[in-house]
Amino acid sequence: MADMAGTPQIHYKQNRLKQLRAFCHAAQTGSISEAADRLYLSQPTVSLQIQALERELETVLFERRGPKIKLTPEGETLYKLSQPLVEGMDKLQETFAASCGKLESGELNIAAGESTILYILPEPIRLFAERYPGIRVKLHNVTGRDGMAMLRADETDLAIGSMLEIPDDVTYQPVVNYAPVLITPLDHPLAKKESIQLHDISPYGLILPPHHLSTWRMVDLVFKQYNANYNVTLEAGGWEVIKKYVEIGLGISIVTDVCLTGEEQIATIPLGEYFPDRSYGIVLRRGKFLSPQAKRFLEIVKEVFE
DNA sequence: ATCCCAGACAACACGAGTGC
DNA sequence: GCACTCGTGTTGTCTGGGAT
Repeated sequence: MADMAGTPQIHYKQNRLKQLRAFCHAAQTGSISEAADRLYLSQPTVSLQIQALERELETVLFERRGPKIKLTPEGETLYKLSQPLVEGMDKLQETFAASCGKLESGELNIAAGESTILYILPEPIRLFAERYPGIRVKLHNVTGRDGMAMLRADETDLAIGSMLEIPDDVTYQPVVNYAPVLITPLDHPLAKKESIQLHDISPYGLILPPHHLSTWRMVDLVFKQYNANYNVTLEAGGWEVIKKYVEIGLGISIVTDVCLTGEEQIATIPLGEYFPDRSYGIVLRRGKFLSPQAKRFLEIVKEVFE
């Protein structure tokens, strides 16, 4: 058969997809053994697949140092190129069904923090479940850091939440903004004041979410910026808990109005002058192959908050 | 010209053993 | 504990020859 001029011959027998799949899983897990477990293959098989890939591409994809492997810069490049291809192939059946207008099965994984799950997601999830009843939705209740780890390891289709700093390997699309609010018990001295300065808050004990979460960082940053002191007397997980404790007079707190229903027995004082609005949005890994389910869900999220 | 079948061969998978 | 090498069995693909 006449060879196409200048076109390198492609040997159909080479199973490039298997090699790339093994490579991508090894890159994600940082271990050939773990990649083999995920793929239901033996460790030598995955090792050989990667070696074959390295041989054919005439490069080294992993630094093998003792028990751990790490992507080389060339490996990073190949991972960025191949990951969407592998995922696209592995989800071909679902994508094909979706393209034919059928979106009856499959799974949608969403990572989000508790506040997002409680206040942002209920309506989008309700609509999604109504329109696509056959798709199983898995909500992963995680902190921001764990959500990022899940995104990077491809354990979730997308994450939704509030981001202060955006790493290079993800994209963040804000979809909704909420205003910062000081909440106090109804009979609190601050509840009666016309206007509040940051210094007015200093004498009172604050109830804040745990130290490692972004709210605390934000509060710390703003108080430092205005040279004001603050005093945290209680650390509590979750806005519902915080509201309850403010209600019974254990302290005051700074929240965003996303968590306020109007039913609470507390006073609310806007703090927009000092604290920025808090945006909630969609977090995706760059280059991620978006499943049809994820695409539909994002459409619904945008529809709800438009 | 097309289809079917059998033999040859390449690629792949695995377990066992070895080395770091 | 993890990755690599080696030996071996299995699977998939190609090819050539015979039948239709």
